[in-house]
Amino acid sequence: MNVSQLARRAGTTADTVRHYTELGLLRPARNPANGYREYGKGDLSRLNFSLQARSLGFTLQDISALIAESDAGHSPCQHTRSLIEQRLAEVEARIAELTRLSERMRSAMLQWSTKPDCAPGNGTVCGLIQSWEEEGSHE
Amino acid sequence: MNVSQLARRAGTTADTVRHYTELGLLRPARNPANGYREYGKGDLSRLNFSLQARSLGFTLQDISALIAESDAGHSPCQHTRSLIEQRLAEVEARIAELTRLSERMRSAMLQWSTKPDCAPGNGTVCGLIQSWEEEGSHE
DNA sequence: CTTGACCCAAGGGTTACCCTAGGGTTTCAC
DNA sequence: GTGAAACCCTAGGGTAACCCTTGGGTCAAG
Repeated sequence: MNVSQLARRAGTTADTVRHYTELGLLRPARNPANGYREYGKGDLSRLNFSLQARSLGFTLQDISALIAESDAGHSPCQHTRSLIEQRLAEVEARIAELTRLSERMRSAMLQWSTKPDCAPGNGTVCGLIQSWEEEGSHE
Repeated sequence: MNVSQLARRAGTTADTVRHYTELGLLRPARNPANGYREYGKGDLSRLNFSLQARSLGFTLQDISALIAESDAGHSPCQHTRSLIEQRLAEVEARIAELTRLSERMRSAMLQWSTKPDCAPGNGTVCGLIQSWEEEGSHE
């Protein structure tokens, strides 16, 4: 299989296949005649694994480590369990952060809805943004 | 004011000040003697504006556009109102995406909690990840 | 024999910085 | 007046996971 054939079988793009190959997640042979990458069954399996793992929030580095462990003859499952806990904590932290941001944005929009546009030219850029104060920031 | 003094007054880092300067958000004069950047009051005001806007979810490109509008003698407020709506929509889309991800992760962890670690060496990388199926994916 | 679909490598682009290297400058103490 | 600390400069690489372009080479069909 070459790049595009592998990509089609796994439901992804040729660019992604090349990217994963550069990172070492896939190890094609090379056709000596033309330099084309030649993938085998093991590559299809690793690619499917990688895409599944990505959809579960693992990073490509995580995936690389898990493949390396498996290649070394160890079961990666324990590592998998601990990594997903870490990644879940990170995702939840990110959600919390974005949720706080969206609340600040809504609060600003509400405050601004009763204010007129500022006039340009004084020492300020946008009166709306500069006049905004976080509610409860002055406890 | 030089880089660090401006950064301290605005509560940010010298690196950020240099970065914003390269993007054109700040326009220091140069000390001809040594090439140091020399910032004035207008820069402090623009920097405070920029940091405030960033904390409200505007991108540096947005901020650049708003400053340009203000410099051109137009009130940027109308643009500000429409940009924050866009950015809020994006933030909420991202939250929704991450929420779906976190649910997939939790669901996988739950499934895995009753499964043993896989043995290494067969054609698979990690049996946990490869055996995972999204609930409801087979409607 | 050409057209179109494919392949290659190398590099830049995305976001908003952070960090390093390899310099020059200023300022303070001694 | 000199040595060190603390500052300044530019140019570049790094972050995550690709996407896209450039400038080529290859291959099957008509």
